[in-house]
Amino acid sequence: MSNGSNSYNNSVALEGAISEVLSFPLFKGLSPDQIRNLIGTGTIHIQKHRDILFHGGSQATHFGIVLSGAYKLSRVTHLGDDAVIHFSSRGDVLAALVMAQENPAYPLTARAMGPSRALMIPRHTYVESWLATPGLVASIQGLLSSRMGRFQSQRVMQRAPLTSKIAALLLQLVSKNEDQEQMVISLPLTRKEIADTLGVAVESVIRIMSDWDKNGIINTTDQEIRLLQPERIIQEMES
Amino acid sequence: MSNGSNSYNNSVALEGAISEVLSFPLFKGLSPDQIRNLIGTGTIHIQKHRDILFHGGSQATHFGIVLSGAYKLSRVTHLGDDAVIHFSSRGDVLAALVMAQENPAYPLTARAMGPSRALMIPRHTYVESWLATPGLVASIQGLLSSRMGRFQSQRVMQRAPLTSKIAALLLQLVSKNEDQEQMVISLPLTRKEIADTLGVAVESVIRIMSDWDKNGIINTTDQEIRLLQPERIIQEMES
DNA sequence: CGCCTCTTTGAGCTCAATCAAGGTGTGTGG
DNA sequence: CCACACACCTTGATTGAGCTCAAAGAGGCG
Repeated sequence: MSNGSNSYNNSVALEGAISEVLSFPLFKGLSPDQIRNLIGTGTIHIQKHRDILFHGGSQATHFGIVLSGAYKLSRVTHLGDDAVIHFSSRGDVLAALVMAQENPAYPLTARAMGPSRALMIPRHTYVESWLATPGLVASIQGLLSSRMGRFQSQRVMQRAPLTSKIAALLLQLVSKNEDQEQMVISLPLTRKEIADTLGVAVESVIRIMSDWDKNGIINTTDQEIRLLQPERIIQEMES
Repeated sequence: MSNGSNSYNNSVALEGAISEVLSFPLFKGLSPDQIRNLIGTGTIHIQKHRDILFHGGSQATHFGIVLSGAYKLSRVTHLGDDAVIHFSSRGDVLAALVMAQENPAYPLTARAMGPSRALMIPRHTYVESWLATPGLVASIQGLLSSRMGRFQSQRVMQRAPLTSKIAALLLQLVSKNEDQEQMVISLPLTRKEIADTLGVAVESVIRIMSDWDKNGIINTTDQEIRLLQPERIIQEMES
């Protein structure tokens, strides 16, 4: 798949992966045996911050399931900076859509954000087994549907002031969280990445978020962003 | 589905639809009998300019296939203007992704651009028959994949000057064309719709496109946009 | 004939981009 | 262990692309 990544193809580790994966909503309604068949040919990739899982443009031989950590999916613009398309975390599928094509290439580059693990499964397994399992296809389409929905809400915000866009993005990211109570985005998310996601300049993002930080509306560390006063963020979004 | 739309549920018309639909890439590799089963319970909607096929937020009881004409998929922003997400033309599927969900709502509003016809098929047909036909699922994922790709290229252009964005959009739209030779976008596409697609002000689009029009780089009528000097458009995109 | 949507042009203004310059933390290799 | 590179963060000053507002014309439709 990629250059500097540690790949294990170890049956013990893989057994571990199966037990991890059992609880994913993706596989809801499937028996452990079915799941074993669906991921049996996969390999586990253990990566550290900024490691590349696959490179946009290269031949798409595998698709992936995020086991832990997170991946940033991005493309390079003609100016050389990144355009971030999506953040994938635990339970998300990667590059599934292109698997159905004849001789696919990865449309995006996937890069680990902090230490992350992904299960990479060869394309033929997708074509032969995944596509033939209606419940699974429905789950994948559900994931894609929510990803599409997120795209669309961002498009709707395009005319809004930058403050609203950032607020909307933060709220979108917390809503992906598993524990809905906590207003926390548990991603090592830099201001630059936020800027690249929104397609704006870093400085502009910094000016707004550092201000929020100072005013105790949010709290940012290297590991997470905590919304201390979500009401104010919602207010900012709507203004 | 919707208020002011003429709906026919006429078996003769439907037979006609089947013959129309046979040639769609979507159904490649399926027998006429299979196709008949897959769309048998559908109804044909004949619509005129600006008619609504389905309304964003309402219950998604059917999904659609565009038979002729085109549909604009959009959402309303908090300011009241439209954000256009996609243009669907002949052979495209509508609202397929949400069908896999439990109790789905249409995420977008679909509005006819010029006289258009769509085949609307009930959700249960999707869940029971479409999802269980691997080749068909692969085709749908292929369509979605190219739609996603288009999204992503737009995201990549976000930091570019407006001139480049418009150029890129025009080139994207010609590339959907069936006859690749002709540099023509055969959609009744207004400047306002282009602005709503890019999330910018109408006036800005007008200033740029009218200039191109005057300089013979493009030629716009109510029915189509013709790229007279595609090289110049490509140049504009890259600048 | 009046309503509605789209197009056009001009003038002024503003938000965010750009440029510049310095600060911090982490990893890397000599 | 130090020095250097690299990536990110910060702040200020300046500028300009595109927005807003305004006002008017042109076609299409009921």
